[in-house]
Amino acid sequence: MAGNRITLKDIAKTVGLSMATVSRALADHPDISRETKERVREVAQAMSYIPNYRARYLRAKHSRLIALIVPEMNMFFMPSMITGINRVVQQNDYSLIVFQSDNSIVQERRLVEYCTQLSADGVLLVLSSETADLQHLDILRDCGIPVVLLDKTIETIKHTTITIDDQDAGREAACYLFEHGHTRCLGIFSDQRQRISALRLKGFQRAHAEMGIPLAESQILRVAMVDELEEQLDRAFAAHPDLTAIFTMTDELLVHTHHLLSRRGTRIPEDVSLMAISDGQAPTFLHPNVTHLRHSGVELGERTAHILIGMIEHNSDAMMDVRIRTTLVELGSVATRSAPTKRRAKR
Amino acid sequence: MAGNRITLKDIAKTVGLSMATVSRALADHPDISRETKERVREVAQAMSYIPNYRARYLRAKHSRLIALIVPEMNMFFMPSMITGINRVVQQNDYSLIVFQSDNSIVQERRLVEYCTQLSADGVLLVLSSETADLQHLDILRDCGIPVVLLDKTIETIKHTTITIDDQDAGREAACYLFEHGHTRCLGIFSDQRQRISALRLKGFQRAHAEMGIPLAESQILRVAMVDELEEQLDRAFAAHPDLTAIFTMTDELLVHTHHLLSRRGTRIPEDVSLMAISDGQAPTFLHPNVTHLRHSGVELGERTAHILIGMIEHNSDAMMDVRIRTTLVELGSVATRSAPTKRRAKR
DNA sequence: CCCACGACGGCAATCGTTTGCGCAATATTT
DNA sequence: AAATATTGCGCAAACGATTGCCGTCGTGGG
Repeated sequence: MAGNRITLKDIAKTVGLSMATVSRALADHPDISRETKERVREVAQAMSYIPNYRARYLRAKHSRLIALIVPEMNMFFMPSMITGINRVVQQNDYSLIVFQSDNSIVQERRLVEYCTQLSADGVLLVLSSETADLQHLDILRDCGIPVVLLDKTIETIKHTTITIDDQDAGREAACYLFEHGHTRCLGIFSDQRQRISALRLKGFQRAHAEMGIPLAESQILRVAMVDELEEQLDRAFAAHPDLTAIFTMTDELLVHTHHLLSRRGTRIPEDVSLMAISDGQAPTFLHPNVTHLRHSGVELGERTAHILIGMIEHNSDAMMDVRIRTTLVELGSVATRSAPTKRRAKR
Repeated sequence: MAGNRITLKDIAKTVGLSMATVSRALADHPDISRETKERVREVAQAMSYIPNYRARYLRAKHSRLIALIVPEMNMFFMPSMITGINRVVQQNDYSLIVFQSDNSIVQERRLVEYCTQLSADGVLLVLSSETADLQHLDILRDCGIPVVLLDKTIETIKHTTITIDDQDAGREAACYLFEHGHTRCLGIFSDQRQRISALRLKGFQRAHAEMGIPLAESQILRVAMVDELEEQLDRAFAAHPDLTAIFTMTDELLVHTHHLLSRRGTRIPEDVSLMAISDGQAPTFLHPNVTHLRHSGVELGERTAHILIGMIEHNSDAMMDVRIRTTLVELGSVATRSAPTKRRAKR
């Protein structure tokens, strides 16, 4: 059990040198002769020596640990984002330590504090939906630990933030639908307290305003829980028989909407066109494949990790606000309507 | 930057006590008087003292770190599994540190070694698809670090293993289809080098054998890359016009199969019934909802974490082999065929 | 022959905490 | 009042590695 590990001292004893020399030999220090180094290395190998990182980093001021706090592990975005983060983190010889706040501000606070205790070198934070201010991050400042907020965030001028260009994505989606002759569109959004929702909606509204296309309040669905979706969708269909297109702001809303449409027998894109903001996975296994504005979770993760590591290693606390643009991926879910005002009965 | 943290020494100086006393006071040691404890706590609070875990755990033989190595972050199973693991890990005051081997045995080996350097208290390992033997885990043994293999694994008598009862699930699926009158079924499996695939297939075959229902080799699809699926599916349909049901062994295969069926206009369940092994997410957003044998990723994660923590804390190295049973969830994707031998043209 | 210098390697302090032991001062028992 | 127990706290040694500083050779030049 107690698998007592070999230490520098053991090696020193075996080769008949001091710990200092052994340490330097293994670190390839110029003060040590070639032969000594080789001898030490052989012995260390033979005794399968494993340096103790805790001891090593006790003196060093850093830990090579990067913490990631996410509100939850949903299947749609987190996996790819974590993949991206992990790749960069591992490439730079850091380790990623993952926490889940379960969308609770209390948990989030606790975890942030825990990061300081671990002396994480940096923190990546996807805010919980309950988080309304950023005071609990001050403790990280005090400890000199850089933070980067990503994806889900709130307005801040004090922290580096990396997000999708949400507003632009909302606008682009609407414009794309307009270009294909859809003037009566339904926009499905989630909890408005989240900045990501507010911005995507804002873009969607802007596009309508810019093009002079009317947008009734009832064309906007705000879905906090997915089980509300069905009822809201039914009401929207009833209120707008001339509906020709639906836009969903996330993958989760997309798959549920798609499912409900299939269930009610609505054909895509013959009866209703469908469009989404997505990281590109869900759209390819739905039928038909869904046209979407793609934001790569992997890319977001990679860029974020790069920026954080840059902050760590250059001790820079310059504040940045990076917005990643989405790219349009045209698949088969949006039909072209010849006359913009042509009316069609549903189904 | 260097946010030099407050240490015990600072507090000791401030309250005019020794570090030892301060340490004990904060640890609520019985040797220290109530008043002293309170005074110390106040000062510590005021100076916003944060204990240094690296120093603390340098003496302790443990780190309260649990490492999880996964081959990749796919969207179907990992998120829920990690959620489960994380829950239990955090409840027990451990931290979860996540690594990704990218399905490479070289990476896996490197990461396992890295776990020893970090002095992780325990390791959770989902084997990469390249892993054929478990020698690289010996180093963990040597360091007295317990390991639990989960989900994807290979045959072993030396390590604790927690998996879905794969063979049983394959068998149950087939039986369920038989009970509903389907005697010509297609089974879609993934890479046969993985034990999980081999076992699910074995169960599927057993069920046929037990019921005396013939199973042609061409009824079994082995899909290593999902882009092979379409062609294989077409061939199977051509070879078996009397096909009435399809079984997929994973979520990923399920969603792709579902998509391909939709594309070729095959109606579910009117033309072909569909059934899967799944953690229950994908089946609910496909249309119609897919009947499946459910294995909860969260539960798998939770049980695994519990077992590992048990091993850590009781220093037990008893070998276990836990198989989690799946439960049948009947949704709308399997139709009942009246006469078991009734033939139907496809479509 | 003496000194300087380079090559090599050891001493000991240090990182921040914990903890066995010892030592006073006070409280309790005879 | 003497002996003993109890309380409250400090000393110093760990944990394992790193590193500034210094000592000791041997060698070559003056």
